[in-house]
This record gives sequence, C-alpha cells and structure tokens, in this order.
Amino acid sequence: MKIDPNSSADLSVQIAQAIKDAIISGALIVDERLPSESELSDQFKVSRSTVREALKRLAAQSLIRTQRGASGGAFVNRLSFEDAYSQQITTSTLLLSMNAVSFDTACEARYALERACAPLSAARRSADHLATMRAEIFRQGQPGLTDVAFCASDVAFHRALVDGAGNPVLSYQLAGAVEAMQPLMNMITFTARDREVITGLHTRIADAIETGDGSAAAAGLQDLESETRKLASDVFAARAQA
Amino acid sequence: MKIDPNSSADLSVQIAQAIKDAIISGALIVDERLPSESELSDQFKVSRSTVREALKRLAAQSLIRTQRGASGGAFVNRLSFEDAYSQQITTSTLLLSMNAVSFDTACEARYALERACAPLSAARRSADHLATMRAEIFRQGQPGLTDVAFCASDVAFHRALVDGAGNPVLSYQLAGAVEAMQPLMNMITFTARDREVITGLHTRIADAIETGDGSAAAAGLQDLESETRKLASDVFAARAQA
DNA sequence: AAAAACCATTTGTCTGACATTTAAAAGTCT
DNA sequence: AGACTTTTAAATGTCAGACAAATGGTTTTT
Repeated sequence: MKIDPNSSADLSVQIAQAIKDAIISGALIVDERLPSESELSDQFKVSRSTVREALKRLAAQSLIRTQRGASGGAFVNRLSFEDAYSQQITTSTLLLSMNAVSFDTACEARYALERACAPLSAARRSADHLATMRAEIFRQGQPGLTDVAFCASDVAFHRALVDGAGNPVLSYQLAGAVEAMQPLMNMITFTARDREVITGLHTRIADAIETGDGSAAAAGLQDLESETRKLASDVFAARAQA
Repeated sequence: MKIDPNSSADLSVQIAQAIKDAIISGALIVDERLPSESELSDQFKVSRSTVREALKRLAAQSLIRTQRGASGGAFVNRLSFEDAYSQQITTSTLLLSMNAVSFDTACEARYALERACAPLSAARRSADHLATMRAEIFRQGQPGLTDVAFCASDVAFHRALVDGAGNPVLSYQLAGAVEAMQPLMNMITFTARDREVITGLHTRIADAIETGDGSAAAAGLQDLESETRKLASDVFAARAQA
C-alpha cells in the first residue's frame, strides 16, 4: 500500500483508497485488525490526523469499525445486508429528492422490479411472508387509518412481497426502490374508494402468490402501477391548478 | 442542529448525522455552502479536528464536496447518478464477496432484474443501445478474445440492455447487480461452443428487442440464465473434484 | 481465590501552528 | 478606462504534541 505525496489528491483520500483497495482485493480480510493509527502514520509518512481522516472516510462506508482501548483499533467490517440496505435507502432517497426524478420514472422502476420478484415469490410462497401480506391488507382496511399509516403499511406489504422471493440480493436491490418512494407516496391523499381499490389489488396479488401463479401476481402489480400513477397524476393536476 | 456532548456516540459521528439530517430534510439545499470549519467548531463547541472528521465522513458519502481557498468551503453536493452508480457497485461487490452469496443467488437476482427491464427496453428500443448490443455481440464472436474480455463485453451488452429501458432509476438499481457479478463470472472459462450458445442467445434477445417483443426478450434472458448457471455449476463441480 | 489497584495501549478530542490554494482586492502600467 | 500584475485574506490541508477516556491485561492486596 503506497501513496503519492505529490499527487493532487488529498492524502487522506489516497490513504482511504489504498486501504479500501486492500479490503476489496482480499489483502485485508474480515475482522482483521488494521495497524494502529500511529503505525499507519509511520507507514504512510503522514500525521496521525491525516490517517484518522482517512479512517473516518472508511468508517462512513461501514468498511471498518473502530474500538477504543487496549487491543482496540480499526477492524475490517463484514458488510452486513442490513448496513447495505440502509446505505441503499439513503442513497436512493437523496437521488430521488435531489435529481427531481419524476414520479412516473420512479414508479415505473419500482413496479418493474417488483414484477421481477413476483414469479419467485409465487414459486416459493413463504407462509411467513404471506401472513405479513395478509396482515397488512387487514390493517389497510381498518377505518381511521391516516394516509401516512396507510402508506407505511403499503410499503410493508410490498417489502413482504419482495422478501418472499427468498433472495437476499433481490431484497437488497429493491429496498431502495420501495422505501425511497415513500416520501413521494406520502403526498397522495387516499379516498375511501381509492383504498378499496388498492387493498382489492393487494388481495388479488396475495391470492396469486398463494396459489403459486406468478404471472397473475405480475398482472396484479401491473394494474396496481396504473392505479398508483393515476392517483398521483390526479394529485399533481390538482396541485398545479391551485 | 444540536449535539449531546454526554452521549456515548463520538462527537464527529453526531455532527455528521446532524448535518446529514439537515441535508435530507432540505434545511440545507444543494450547492449551499456550509459554515467554515472554524465556524462549525464554534457552533458545536468542539475542536476543528472533530469537525473535520465529521466532514470527511460526509464527503465519503458524496453528501458534500470541499473546495480550498478564499470563498471555498464545504458545499452540499447534488448526488449524481454517476456517484450513486459507483457507490452501488462498491457496496454490491463487497456484499457478494464478504457474505459468500452463492453464485446461483446472485445470478437469479441479476436475471430477474434484467427480465424486468426487457419489456421496457423492447417498448422503447433505442437505436443507440441496440447498436451497442449488436457491436458487443460482434465483439464476442471475434476469435482470440480472452475469457476476461468476453466477460467484459458480456457486461457491456447487458448494461446496454438495461440502459435501453430509458429509466435512470432502473439503470442505477441494476448497475450493482450486473457489475458486481463480473468477478464471479470471470472464474468461468468459456469454450468456443459456450460462446456460440451465448452469442446466439444475445442475438435472439437483441432481435426481440428490435422487434419490440418484450416477452420474447424475457424468454431469451431466461434461457441465458439457465445456460449461465449450467456453465457455473460445471466449473464448480470440476473445481470440487480437483 | 477474589477483589482492587495499576499499567500499557489505543482511539477520541483539543490546541496551535504552518502550508497551500484560491478568489477578490489593490495597485500599476498602457 | 481597461488590462495586467501583485497583494491580501480566507479557507482547507497537514503537521506536531498533548491530554482524556476506554479497555484489557497484570500485579498487588485482602
């Protein structure tokens, strides 16, 4: 691991990159302890502060964790699916909010991805996830539910659908798409009639999954997408008029 | 923005979180300049080093960028799709390499997602992306191509397919799934016969996209998935024996 | 043998200094 | 007046050294 003191890049960036490369290449393995900050500052011929800034950059990406005290130090972190989920959700949320992605674009992506999960969920039809889906459908039918709570339940339903595919990589990839849309969805107000239509489609999708009919589930999702987009365009039209 | 000096969490973590919250909530908008490091250290009542470590954490997530010199400082960054892509790819790669995700799981996720793009790509059939696909198919037929180059071309073909859906959110979500698998794919050696089968399927997929037949493209991808998994299982079986 | 005191190591934080970069201000020449 | 050069001030980047706080191990005491 070497750095170039004459490069235009900041030293802390170079050091972070060097360590990151070592992790990705496998030269540093999970749970391995990095040299102490003083040792690293000797190795790289920089001050301890510079090393620390580099380590903080890595910690921000969950690549390392640090522990104080004797036999403490910085350790290569096993990137958990959970860490990856939350990073994914943060990034997706920022992307959507900062890049003015249209509701339609986000919606299209989300439902396309969910339809990809449907056949797998139907093939595996986990009792656990089906129960969650049914429970959320029930909750969505309760009177007095606020729009925000309805949305949250909607997200929970869709997550169960996705997780039901039993593929952690898919769940990870989709976490962002589903969760990041929640703020956008929260702008919609759902009338009693709207809710009825949506829970009806949810039921249709859950039924299809239960009977193992993936393409029926995908068709249900397709209709749900149209419904969602219609609702959203109504909201935007009304807002534009006001 | 307040922090709690008695909390167990490190000060730099708290400060980073406070600023991050301000960005996500919209209190700090894109391209807005943060107070200088000295001002922040006054505000939070901590030293400049601590503020700097917090800022490095945010910079590592592309939430801010810094500029030196007069009228320099830290600015809220507009998260570009490009930044998001590379973060996504790094995270996916680490996830796959550290968590011992099986080839089948990764493969299943990847092709499920790609099949989700197929109908959209077929509906839009951008001339540009189709040309890229054809070019990569041509390249894959060239004799003397190394396995690694064949794989790289394969990735390029699939990226074109995905990008052809014309949905940046989808492209972003899929970048990780497609690129992160490349190291796994590189372990496979492709015989001439294998390559013929694969480029044949690529051609079939490209043809389906060109004629706007999304389900045919999806079916082609399905066959390609089976083929890929068969090749991989042969490699693993051979390796297990040796 | 158990508890307490001590110690060494390591990260976290603080202080103060200097180097480097950069845009704006001031000055100078035509 | 306008174009060019020099100076200046502000900001980040880096360095050095110190102390605080946490933590596991070792030694001493009870």
